[in-house]
Amino acid sequence: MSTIRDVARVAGVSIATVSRVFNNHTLVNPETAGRVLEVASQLEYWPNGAAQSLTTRRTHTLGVMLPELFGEFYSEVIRGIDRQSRLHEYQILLSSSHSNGEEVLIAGRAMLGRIDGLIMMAPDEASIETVERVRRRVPVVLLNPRIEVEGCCSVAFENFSGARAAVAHLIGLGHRDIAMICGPEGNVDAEERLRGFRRALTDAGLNPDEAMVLPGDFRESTGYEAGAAILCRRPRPTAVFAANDGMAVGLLAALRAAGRRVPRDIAVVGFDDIAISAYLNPPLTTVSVDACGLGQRAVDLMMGAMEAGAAGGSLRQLLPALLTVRASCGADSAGSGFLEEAAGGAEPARRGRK
Amino acid sequence: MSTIRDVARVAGVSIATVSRVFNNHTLVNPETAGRVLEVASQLEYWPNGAAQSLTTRRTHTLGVMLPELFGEFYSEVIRGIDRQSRLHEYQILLSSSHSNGEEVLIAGRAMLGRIDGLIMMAPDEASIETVERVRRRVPVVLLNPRIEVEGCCSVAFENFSGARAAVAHLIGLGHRDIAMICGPEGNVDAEERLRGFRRALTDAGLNPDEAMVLPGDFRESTGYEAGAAILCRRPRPTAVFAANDGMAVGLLAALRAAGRRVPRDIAVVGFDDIAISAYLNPPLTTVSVDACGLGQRAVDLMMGAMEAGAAGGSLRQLLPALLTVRASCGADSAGSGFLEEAAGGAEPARRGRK
DNA sequence: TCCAAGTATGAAACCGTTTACATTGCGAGC
DNA sequence: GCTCGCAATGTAAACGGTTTCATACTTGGA
Repeated sequence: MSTIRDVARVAGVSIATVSRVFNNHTLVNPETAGRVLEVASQLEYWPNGAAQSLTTRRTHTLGVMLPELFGEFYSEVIRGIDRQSRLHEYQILLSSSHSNGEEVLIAGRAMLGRIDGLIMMAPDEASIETVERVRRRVPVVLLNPRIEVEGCCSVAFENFSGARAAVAHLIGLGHRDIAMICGPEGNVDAEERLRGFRRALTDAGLNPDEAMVLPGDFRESTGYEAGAAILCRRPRPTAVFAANDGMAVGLLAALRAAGRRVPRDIAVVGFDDIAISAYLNPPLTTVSVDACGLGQRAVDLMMGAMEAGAAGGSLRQLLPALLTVRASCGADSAGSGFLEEAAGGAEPARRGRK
Repeated sequence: MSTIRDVARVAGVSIATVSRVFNNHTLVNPETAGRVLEVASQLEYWPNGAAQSLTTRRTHTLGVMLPELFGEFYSEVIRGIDRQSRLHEYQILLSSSHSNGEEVLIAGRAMLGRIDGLIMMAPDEASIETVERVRRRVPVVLLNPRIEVEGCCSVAFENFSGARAAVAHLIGLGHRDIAMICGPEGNVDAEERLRGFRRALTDAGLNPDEAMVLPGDFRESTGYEAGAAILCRRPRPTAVFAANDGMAVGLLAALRAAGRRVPRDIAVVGFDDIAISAYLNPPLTTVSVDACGLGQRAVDLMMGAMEAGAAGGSLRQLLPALLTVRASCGADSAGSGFLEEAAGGAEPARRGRK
């Protein structure tokens, strides 16, 4: 593996000149530059990243910490981050699936000195210490933060208002007994969606019944289980709001297995609008969020924060979470559960994907 | 930001001692070690990663290059890699969505010197140059490689035999006119699955009809479009093999929209067995692959290769792709399309997820 | 009493870059 | 013919660690 010294020796110049050639400094004779490049390619020389980071104090790398990697939502967030950082010629150092604050701290330490900034989704309190620690060295951008941290930018979805709109929609359709399948405990998104659910009920003068709030963990299987539980509840709910689409899929399967028709017997609304939602039977009414866009926006904020240096303010951005009405809530269908618009031959309505 | 020198000065020792304390060398007086750690935590000292990499020539980082990040399959692969590398205390440097060989090369260069090994899914020929180049410096593990590269380990799914088994199953059920929806051009997985499809037909003495091979790109929308096309084909196919589950979902929606029943009118088989497949209506017969396991296995191979150093052989591993029969192919259902086993109250059969 | 072996620590070289500063050579202006 | 300024390049000091080798101090056995 050849170093800058090898190139310098063979090309008959000093290492400073080689460095200048590779960094596009103008004050080098074109002829010399040509020779250096020639030798470099011959020797397959490529600057050592670690050495560069050491002197320049820039790594051209962004740290990304997510609580979990399971499911389409997170993968879309990463996709957005990846795409946008490539644009700015940044690499991404990924770390996820931390079950507790201790692990987050360790992961954070391991990243220190290898990243120019950290994009972090920290749905639980335990991660705050890590955020504070990292923040003293490099800018941090938070995704859907539970608590805003002084000096950190953040991007979040309007989880609360999205959920509230979804449930309000159900109420508008005449539903009064509405159940909810929650996300994992301690997850901010999940909590905000639950809060939106409750608020929509009280807004309408209804009394939130805790027996109507079922546990879940964002996976299909818990949606399925909740479906069985819902059918035993008295009064039996006429509508269900699932905290994400994955659980809605499980729920639909459970209802079908029990011979119930959606939306005729029970209306269903999900959250996230993952790719398949439009293709379900019936097509799922859900709250659309642009997970990929969340990632992109985070990178943009990061670029701004890095530019600003320590003076970087704490910009807060909110991304919309908009209700997308399809058939599963009963609003645009007579209750057959069949794809109305598609019957005409067109593709089902779906949100635009960038 | 404090350095090793700051700690040494405050603790009244040399930098060598501080380094020894942090690297758990035994030959340091416990009392001294305690003082050093005390000072270090006070000063919030943490070793600089770049400097460490420079001297030790180890980065404790694995590069991961994927062609794409879209869809559950890739996200599961990353999840597997992430989990297993955490186990070995490695970080992962992620890069994806390269549209051509040039971009792959650039990404590869950017990683050089920052990684101890590279896990790469290189579905097209253009990436081979990058593989060769990187391989001269650090071990490379290939995922589902098109061509085996001398000196590289690889892990792959039995795409070919999985597809062949799926189609053979359809033939066994009496289907003769079977269509296939392909994956993106240039994608090895897609090509292997197509090859398996053709082989199953010829195995059964059937003549593969090119008009039955429809284009697709692994996304739901192309499955939907293919559905419309299939209904116009003469002879009309009685079964369809989709190269992945996402397209199968789109196909199911298209068939439903056209009033066809699955599996009674048309049987459908997918590939991948993503989380929702068991919960579809009807539950999707598909070929199960453990994408997460693929990632894990790749990391294990990498650890072996790094251990072995330059002497590392070229281990080849094949992971099974097994047919999981559910209702959509008509084999375990009278054709109602309803969830048989779940009607009894149990959760639908699904592959085990680790 | 002396030496060998061991333990704890320090000094300094090195890893591969970037960059501030020094040096050289040369043409222009006086 | 000098000096000045500039272009092109070289020298050497960082950057923040690890590690080899040397050194000082104990300790124990002959």
